[in-house]
Amino acid sequence: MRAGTGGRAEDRDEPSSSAGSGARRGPRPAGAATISRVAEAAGVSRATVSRVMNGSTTVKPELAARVRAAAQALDYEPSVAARSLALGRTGTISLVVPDLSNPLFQGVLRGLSQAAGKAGRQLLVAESNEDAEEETILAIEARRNSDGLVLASPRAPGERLRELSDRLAPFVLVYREVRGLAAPSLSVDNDAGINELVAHLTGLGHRHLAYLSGPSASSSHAARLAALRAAAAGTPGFTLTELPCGSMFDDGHATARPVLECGASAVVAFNDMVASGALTGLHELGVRVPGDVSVTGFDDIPFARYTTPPLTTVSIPKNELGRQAWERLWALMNGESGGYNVRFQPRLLIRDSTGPAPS
Amino acid sequence: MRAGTGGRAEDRDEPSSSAGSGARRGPRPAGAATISRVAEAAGVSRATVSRVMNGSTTVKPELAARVRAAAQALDYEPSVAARSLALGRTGTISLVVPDLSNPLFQGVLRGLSQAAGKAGRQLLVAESNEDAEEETILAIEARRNSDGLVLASPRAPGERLRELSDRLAPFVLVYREVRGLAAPSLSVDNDAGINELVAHLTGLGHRHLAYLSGPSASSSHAARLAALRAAAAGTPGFTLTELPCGSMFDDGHATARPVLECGASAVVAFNDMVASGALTGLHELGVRVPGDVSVTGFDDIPFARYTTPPLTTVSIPKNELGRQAWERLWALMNGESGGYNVRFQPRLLIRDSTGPAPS
DNA sequence: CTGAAAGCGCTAACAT
DNA sequence: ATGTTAGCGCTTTCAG
Repeated sequence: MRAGTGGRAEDRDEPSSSAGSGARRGPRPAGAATISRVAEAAGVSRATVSRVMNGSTTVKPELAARVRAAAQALDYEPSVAARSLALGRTGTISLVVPDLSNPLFQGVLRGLSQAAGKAGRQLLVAESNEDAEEETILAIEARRNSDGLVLASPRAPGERLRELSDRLAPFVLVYREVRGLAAPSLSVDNDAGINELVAHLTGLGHRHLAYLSGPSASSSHAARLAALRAAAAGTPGFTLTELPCGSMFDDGHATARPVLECGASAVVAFNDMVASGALTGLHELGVRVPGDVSVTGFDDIPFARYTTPPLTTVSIPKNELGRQAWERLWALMNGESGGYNVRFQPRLLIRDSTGPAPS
Repeated sequence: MRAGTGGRAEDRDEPSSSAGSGARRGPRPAGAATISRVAEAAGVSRATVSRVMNGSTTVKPELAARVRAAAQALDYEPSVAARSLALGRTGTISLVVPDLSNPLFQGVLRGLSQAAGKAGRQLLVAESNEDAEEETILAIEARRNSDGLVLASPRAPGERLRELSDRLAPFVLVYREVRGLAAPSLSVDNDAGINELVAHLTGLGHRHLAYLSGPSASSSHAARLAALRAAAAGTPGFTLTELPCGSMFDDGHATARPVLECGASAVVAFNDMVASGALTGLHELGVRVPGDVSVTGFDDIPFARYTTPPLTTVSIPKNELGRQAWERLWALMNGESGGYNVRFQPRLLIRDSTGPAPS
């Protein structure tokens, strides 16, 4: 217990300057001007104000000017909600990704944001935290708040996506293809990428590769692993060691020792983050790259050029995926067909983390 | 000119399977069930349906069940637009950042997205591409589509922000403080960070620092530079060389030679990206780090631990900024005061890119 | 070229 | 506990 006066203004523990300044709720200022008020002020009907605000050319210039003046004077801003309700569309599209910290998804986010922004559309973003069920819930939710959806959903079962197809349309899928899904998909040819990588490595004399596995639920991982196995099976005298790993720097870092112990002369990492982690781990273990072992990544994230040594990796068009996703979605929203699926062909970027197999 | 039959179905150049599947426009399916239809089907009034959908407990369980069944059967999904209009709020908040490829903003995006998501709010994201005027336009636009705004606006003049304050409220500012602005701000104490860095470096015997400047319009750059100058001025025998640089990898990379030529024994980079670029550039020039020159970054981006050598840097709570921004915004949206501004105190992370000054 | 009027689909008093 | 009745603010036929 504390004796004393108490209850002075200062005791309320709030800075006086900002008190009450945030009292506004909702999308519009409390006493915001409505179209009616503007119409009244300008001495015209609401319809006319609406016409002017939407740039209809059929309004007499003089009236239009009066309306604009009134709107200006009243700080009029049309209500987005009312507009959406009347128009039946929101002017917003949405993107759902599993993980915002992954450069892959940051890339499409960026591409999509810019393309949609240029078209005057707002972008809603939701992150599912790699949870397959959450992905679909969020997708539905996001879609309800927008006119169309771009979905990066590496975890959700294809079957589930097919069920939801109606509720999600119009939508486009990125980084993934789902058979029988009535939505266009923009993906990456993992097979081709892996094959280029393998060809590069075998060309350098490597016969024993270690694969640093991605998350088991990831569809990219599945595709890359399958391609690797196929390549291994097709090449006599070729050994493939699969090492459990993950998708983050730390996962790669932690897998350096197993790599060393398995005796592989080259490691194919699930992605660039894993690869750089491995690079660091190997370095700490006194292993020279590419002298003792070669290392490759996948994705070509911005950092890949700045690892030591710079990382040989497979480049995929991350931003471009976002841009094209917008175009597809836009077509769909206009009732056009979604067009053919496209599978981007990755490009092998040979830098300094790969070299001849040690004899 | 080409002779032949022409005009066959295949010539329309569209995959038949997806034709017409994207014909849906707007936020709701074409013939979507409305609350009225559900009410009719369940034999109750719309008010009752509304009550059930919003979890009002004052509905007789039996009726509630009937309503839910009807809703289910009709695939009823409430119209977000209609709800927003009636309620006066959208259930969405927005974030405006200058650059989505910057890890700093990716951090707040992530923190904000998760916090808002947990609270069942949608998140609108807009990127201004580092354009000061665009920043404010986008902010207004984003705010109109949501109930509140988080603004990372390193470029826009403080005066402009003060003018706009009413139209943007409720909003919170991140990575920046603006005097006299009636909005809470969450920022980083650049001064303190620089001072720790300088103390660390001078403790190691460095007397000549090179600063790799950030973008001149950046408020973080301004703060860091000012702190550095103050430190230099306060230390006899201390030299500070300011090298124009930028904020990206390549900028740092390109500044390696000037660094070498200026004769500094330590370089303080505007941020981690610049620092890693410099690291690589220096390495290419045969300069040893930290043997010949020490290098420091700022921000502690995920990659900083994995540069060679691992980067000594100043860590700032990027995700935390996003999380707390949500809390502030939430308070504001509930008519509470915005509370006191907070300035996060960064933490010096000493890794291996700094060492004793060469004698 | 402009105005009147009928919604868009939902919520929230206010009755009952 | 449930139904009735007004709107929320804008767009859009339809007349004139």
